[in-house]
Amino acid sequence: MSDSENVSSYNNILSGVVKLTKMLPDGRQQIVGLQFAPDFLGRPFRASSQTTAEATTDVKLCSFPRSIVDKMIRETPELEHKLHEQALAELDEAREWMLTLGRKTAAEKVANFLYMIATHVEPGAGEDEELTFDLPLTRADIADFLGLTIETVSRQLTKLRKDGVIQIVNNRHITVPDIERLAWRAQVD
Amino acid sequence: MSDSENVSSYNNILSGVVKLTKMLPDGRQQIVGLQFAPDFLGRPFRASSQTTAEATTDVKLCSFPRSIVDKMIRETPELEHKLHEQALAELDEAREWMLTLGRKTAAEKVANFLYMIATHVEPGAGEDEELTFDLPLTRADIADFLGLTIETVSRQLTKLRKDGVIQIVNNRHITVPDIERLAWRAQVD
DNA sequence: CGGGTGCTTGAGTTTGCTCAACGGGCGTGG
DNA sequence: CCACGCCCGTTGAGCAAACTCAAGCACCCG
Repeated sequence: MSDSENVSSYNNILSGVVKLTKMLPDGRQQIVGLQFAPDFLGRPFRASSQTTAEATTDVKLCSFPRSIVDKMIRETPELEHKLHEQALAELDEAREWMLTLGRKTAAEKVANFLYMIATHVEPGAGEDEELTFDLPLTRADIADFLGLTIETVSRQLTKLRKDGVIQIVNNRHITVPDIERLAWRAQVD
Repeated sequence: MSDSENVSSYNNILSGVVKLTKMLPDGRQQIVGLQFAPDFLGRPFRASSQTTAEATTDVKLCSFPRSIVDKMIRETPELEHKLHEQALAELDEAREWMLTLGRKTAAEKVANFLYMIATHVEPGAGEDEELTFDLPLTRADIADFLGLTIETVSRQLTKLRKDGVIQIVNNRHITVPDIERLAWRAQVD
């Protein structure tokens, strides 16, 4: 499924990446969350206030009707606990991105984004080994994620490439020789 | 208590406002959440990743030791449910602010902030009555909340005043004759 | 071959930042 | 009591980072 929708059911992401976006009346758009496998997708107890979920890559979902899951949550505390944990994790991520959105420069934002994808795709971030991965987002999506324009994203990527921090194989395919240099540019921790 | 701390216990906010901030190594700072009475304050299950809680006004807290609350959560599902609900509410707020931080102009950000405070302080936002309230944050805090500088916040506030959208009595004390005009400037919904 | 999409690059503009000066309120100490 | 320093906020002038607009390239698909 590659469709956009206002999430009205619960879904387990089996593979792929889903973006959560918010939009202003005049079309300005912001991605407010990225969900990877094996996250849950869907808002318990409430309609998700003006947020849209859309796949950015091919996605495999396992979908459950809302009513059933709501009932299950009420009956099994462990399930609620698990969802609670995920909500807290998403909250932490959201707040981390608020720092990025509010206080980092375009260069830092782009480096941050690459760093996040790199560490997410390859969780065992080997100390000094070379990392390689595909971007799950187009330039337009990256811009919407970072609160920038497409052009600025493109320029910053070129700058990182010229500085030797990354290699760009295929527009989508990125190689990071030294993750620490990227982390430095991203101002992480 | 007017102190800054890394929250290591649970607190119930009885009155006042608490800000949650994140900071970069070089001192850049971002407020990632505001908590009003009667919110819970404190991160279940995990140390709050590099987030600091600090009162912005006089605050009355009711504090519980971590161990006891963790035990209570495990025993009473309703308590976990309540905390889960608040986490989801905070997540919605955080994402709403991501849209503001990433995609709105300085003017819209400031209007948005005032609108948020106004509706938060006076939840029964009377249709066409005049609204008046005290800002719980200094200009510096507002800037850190909106990802702007003090100067820009100040300039936007004077602009709103000159345009008759708000009146500024006391630097802290604000009057809003028509909340709808403010909402318009804030690009809300 | 033509059109569409996604990305890059350049030139000029604008928004918000930096730096600096200034003013009011307030507490402290002479 | 006034003088002083400090904090908080405002305002102005100049600058820089990111945006806008425009052109052009590569690739894919009909």
